[in-house]
Amino acid sequence: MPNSIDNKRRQKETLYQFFAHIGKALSNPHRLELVDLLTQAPRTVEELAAVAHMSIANTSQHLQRLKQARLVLDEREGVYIRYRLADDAVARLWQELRAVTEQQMAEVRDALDAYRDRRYEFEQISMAELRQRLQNGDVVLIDVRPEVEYAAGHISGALSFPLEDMAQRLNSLPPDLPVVAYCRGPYCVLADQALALLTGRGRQVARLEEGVWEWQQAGYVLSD
Amino acid sequence: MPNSIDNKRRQKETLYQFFAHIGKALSNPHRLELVDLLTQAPRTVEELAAVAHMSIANTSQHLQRLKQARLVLDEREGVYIRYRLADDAVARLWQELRAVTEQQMAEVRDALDAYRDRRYEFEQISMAELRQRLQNGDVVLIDVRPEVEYAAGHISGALSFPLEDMAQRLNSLPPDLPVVAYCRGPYCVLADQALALLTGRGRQVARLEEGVWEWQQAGYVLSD
DNA sequence: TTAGAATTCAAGTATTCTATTGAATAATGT
DNA sequence: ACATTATTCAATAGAATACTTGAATTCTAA
Repeated sequence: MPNSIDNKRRQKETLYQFFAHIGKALSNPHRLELVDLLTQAPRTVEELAAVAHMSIANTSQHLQRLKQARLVLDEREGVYIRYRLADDAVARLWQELRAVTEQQMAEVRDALDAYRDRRYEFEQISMAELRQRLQNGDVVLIDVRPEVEYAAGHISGALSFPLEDMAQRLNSLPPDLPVVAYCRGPYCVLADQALALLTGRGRQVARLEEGVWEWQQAGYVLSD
Repeated sequence: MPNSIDNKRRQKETLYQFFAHIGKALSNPHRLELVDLLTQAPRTVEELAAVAHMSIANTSQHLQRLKQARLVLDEREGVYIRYRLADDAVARLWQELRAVTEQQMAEVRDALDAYRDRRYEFEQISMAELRQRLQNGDVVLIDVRPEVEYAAGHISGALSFPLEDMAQRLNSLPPDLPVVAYCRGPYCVLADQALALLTGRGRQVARLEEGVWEWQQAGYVLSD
């Protein structure tokens, strides 16, 4: 009965279409940037549009797409609608996608070096070492992401120093101690910019390449 | 200097385009089926086309696409060209994609139940229990995938009983013992079909839902 | 009822995709 | 060198999708 065989084929096709559907949702740079931002903190459409430099209508469209693929959830909050990642599995998927991309394509390095052009000016510090030095108290750790993201969860012991208003608050940084800065992770320039500012003032600095999510994945402690 | 800001934006866009590029490579059902097949064993274009029921030209096109995204590698082998997954990270990515899809979309269950319609007729056995019973020697484990895949690596202790020529070889199965069958993993019908054949002969049977890759991920032993 | 947030709609453009051809390439065996 | 085989390339056609924008609409809170 060739019919039942055709039928089986169709069913298999159907199954694979679901997987492809998620693949499609991940096939647009803007959507990936949205996913990345949502990895840091839940946000409203307005906020996402602002941070990602997109029109609100466009942002909404892309969010709809992600929502349809069940990668994000939305929740009404008064007059706003706040989006969040549907699940930690989505963050893992995004992380695997980055890992594969980075490993497979040397061009990514180049693109990253272009984007984070001061990357190699700063010493890097590992998560393990940072944790050690935090315990010793011989280092200041600052989170330079916007306050929303800090509020949604940050490395335990980190101070919030959003890049945006860092210039005005430089004096409130504990003096003398070396400063470690972190932001969203390896694809984020905020910490680089903060460190540039600080070295200009003669501070000793280092960057933690990882972000909050990686910190938590590694089994270290967060606060919120 | 607004120019340098525009520039940064462009660079960020470039970066995210690389990720999106991999996403695109994963956005077509046929390509995903190819990836899935390559998870089991390296294969030539011809073989892949046959198993996936696609034209050779088309299969080649899709493989080019995957190759361009560096998800697969090709290697000339005499007159054939054999494709393989570029890296185990690709298998992990594929596995995360399936995990998210399955978790996020209830429809996948339905599609799977339609495709594997005899799924619930057979008892399932966990990897841990199977390993135990293999050690006790009170069960026969058969690998019902095509021989190429068995040759590329199989669960240690499994006998090769490709579904295709199973009917003729039924007698060479050790009698009396219960039979456990496995194939490519949870999205593969081969084992179900084999078990249907065996219960028809009055054998006691069970299915291992996982495939070789999952077995190995779990830290168990393979042979090749 | 009004204002603000978010979504939907319509529209247009652009792009991309798949599947197909037939020719070209590369390795093999004679 | 030649014929053979497997695969890729180039070119195409047509369909289908995708992205973005601005205007209209829905929904909520006050």
